[in-house]
Amino acid sequence: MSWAVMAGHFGWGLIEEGWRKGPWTAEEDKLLIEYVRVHGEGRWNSVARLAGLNRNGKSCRLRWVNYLRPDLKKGRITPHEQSIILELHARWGNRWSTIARSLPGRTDNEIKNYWRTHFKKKTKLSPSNNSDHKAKARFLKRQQFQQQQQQLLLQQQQEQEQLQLNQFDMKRIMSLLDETEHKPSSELPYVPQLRQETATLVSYTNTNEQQQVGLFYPTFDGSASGSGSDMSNEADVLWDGLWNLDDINGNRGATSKVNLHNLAIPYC
DNA sequence: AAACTTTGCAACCGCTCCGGC
DNA sequence: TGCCGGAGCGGTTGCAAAGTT
Repeated sequence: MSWAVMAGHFGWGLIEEGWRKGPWTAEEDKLLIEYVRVHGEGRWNSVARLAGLNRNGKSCRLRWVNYLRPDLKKGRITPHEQSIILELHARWGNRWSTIARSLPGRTDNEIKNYWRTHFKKKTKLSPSNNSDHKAKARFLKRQQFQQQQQQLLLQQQQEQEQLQLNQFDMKRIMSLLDETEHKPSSELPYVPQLRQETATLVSYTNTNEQQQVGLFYPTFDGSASGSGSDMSNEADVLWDGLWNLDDINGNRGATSKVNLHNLAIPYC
């Protein structure tokens, strides 16, 4: 079914306050492309006048940025891109445009949609305190950003030190991961830096007197959880937990097996 | 085969930021 | 210094298509 037909079905394409809304037609796209070719990007509110489009500036900008831009990458998000999205979301939270800048050809809208479709399904905020959460989220985001900036240099130093410490047992951890998940490591999302500083790589002896390697890290209730080569049952639970991410700071889902991977493959 | 659910996507809305005046 | 408009951002909506029961 074409957009034009759909527009007819659902009453889209209606004109509100003089501006057309709803799905774009091929003709409108053509006009917009021609406008940008001649005038370049920006001055979106002039588009209506200069290009003969009955669309407001916001709508034109959105259409161009998310759909018409020639450098856009079409097609599905690749596993590699998914890994980057996960990693950057862990670092930046819902700052989609920031994340999008690290993925050439992908738009913030695309990444946002992808994230919500794939990783947000279990996240639910209680309706009673939803607005409070939003206000807090804004405040926390800014505070977090400022703190991140201040700590960035220090953090990078620490990461380098951590990297050197971790490299000695990287292969062991990777094989451990493969055993417990039966998944190719290339498909695994990883979220470096999250609580990396609190996870502890330990070797221990299991009930069969076999030497094991695992990670232990504190949970939010103060207890400790762990993952090792004889903990495959916990693995699924931990994976499930990853998707219960909290939108407020994007970090609360970090108590997951993903951190195992982080330790093994630091980013950057 | 029908009903239901999930995924993918385009588009809009409201808010914030920022630069010019 | 405050106002205003443009631009950008994140959240949300709603539909089609695909997948599942």
